[in-house]
Amino acid sequence: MPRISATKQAILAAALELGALHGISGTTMDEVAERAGVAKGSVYYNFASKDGLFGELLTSGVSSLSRTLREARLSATGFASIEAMVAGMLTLIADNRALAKLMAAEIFRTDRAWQETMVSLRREALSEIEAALAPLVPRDTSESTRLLMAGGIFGAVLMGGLEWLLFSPGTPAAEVSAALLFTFSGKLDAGSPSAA
Amino acid sequence: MPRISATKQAILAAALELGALHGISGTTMDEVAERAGVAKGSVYYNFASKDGLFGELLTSGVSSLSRTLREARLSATGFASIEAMVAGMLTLIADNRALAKLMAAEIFRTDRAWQETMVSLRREALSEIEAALAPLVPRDTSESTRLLMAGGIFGAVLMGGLEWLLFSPGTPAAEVSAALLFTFSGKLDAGSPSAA
DNA sequence: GTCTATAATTTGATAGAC
DNA sequence: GTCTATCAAATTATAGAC
Repeated sequence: MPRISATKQAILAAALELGALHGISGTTMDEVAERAGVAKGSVYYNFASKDGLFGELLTSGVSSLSRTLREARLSATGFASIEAMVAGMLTLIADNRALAKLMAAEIFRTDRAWQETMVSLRREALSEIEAALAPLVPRDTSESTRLLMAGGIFGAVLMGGLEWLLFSPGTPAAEVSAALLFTFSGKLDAGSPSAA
Repeated sequence: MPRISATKQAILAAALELGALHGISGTTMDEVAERAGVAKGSVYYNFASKDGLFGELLTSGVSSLSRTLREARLSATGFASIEAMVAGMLTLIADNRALAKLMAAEIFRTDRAWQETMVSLRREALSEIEAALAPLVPRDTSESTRLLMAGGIFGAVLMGGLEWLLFSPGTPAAEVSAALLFTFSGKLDAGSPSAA
């Protein structure tokens, strides 16, 4: 594994923050260079193109998401593994909110150079959730339906997590996790708990 | 209410489709004009700027989302009103997938000229879900927690809906709705249904 | 490896004829 | 109201010195 140079790391970090702020198309290579504290020539020395830079950023981000989900899934069984995945994802989002914002904005884009890589990596991440779901849903549920459910859970945590960080960052992580899990607990559909 | 001219409508439609495809920053006014079948001068005759064009598109889109959610909420009580909102949102997404994609990509952007309008309109939409949630959660649940839950439900339907349209468009809408609602039904957390 | 300077294009926006 | 022509600025990418 070749070590990533300090320059390359600074460029990636700058691109991530700016991309989260303005989107990929809205971020310029001049800005990236300036924020990274290097000249633009150095950016192009390290990355072949703007697409190459952001492609690397996003694919490595989705990979780390998959790893997190996989570890969480294997750490428990049954519904507890869903709980672990929600908590793991929220931690990841909180620790790297720029990446979360960037991913939320770009995950459904289908016109990038690295589109196919992203589609397959996203599928990989959703498959982790789907695998945890498989023993919890009726046996005749099709794989595509389970993937739909997985997409829903993923979307819930991502949007809930961003809502949290952007609009009520004071809330403790555990409370956010509990709130999201509450919606999956079925207690919403159990009469009127507020009267209890 | 002034009627919207055919030209203006064509421009809005073109901007919506291109924006869904390439994002707002990735869409050029030249492309918009070409796709709308008018000259660029006509685009600027109808809209003061690119920001004005997309701002109008997004704010009207979020408004119609709020309306749909409100109607769905009032059409039922208890958990059934959540079910109605999920179904209503999915219909909206299916009928206007370009708008759904555009919204998913831009809803967390915080650097636009119309940022404040969007934030308040989004809050309005989430408040509809939050209102339906209020009688279903423990009485001591704070408003910000309920909004977090609302964000989660919103995210689940949006991402699940896009997953549906992009990757398994053959699935009937009712099945998608049922799959997403299943995750909120608590049946995930009820032992191992696959063994039943 | 990093920098400065610059080429080649693209892009938002405007002017003014019709 | 719509078009053509055009400007001024921005933007991706490269060349070549150090």
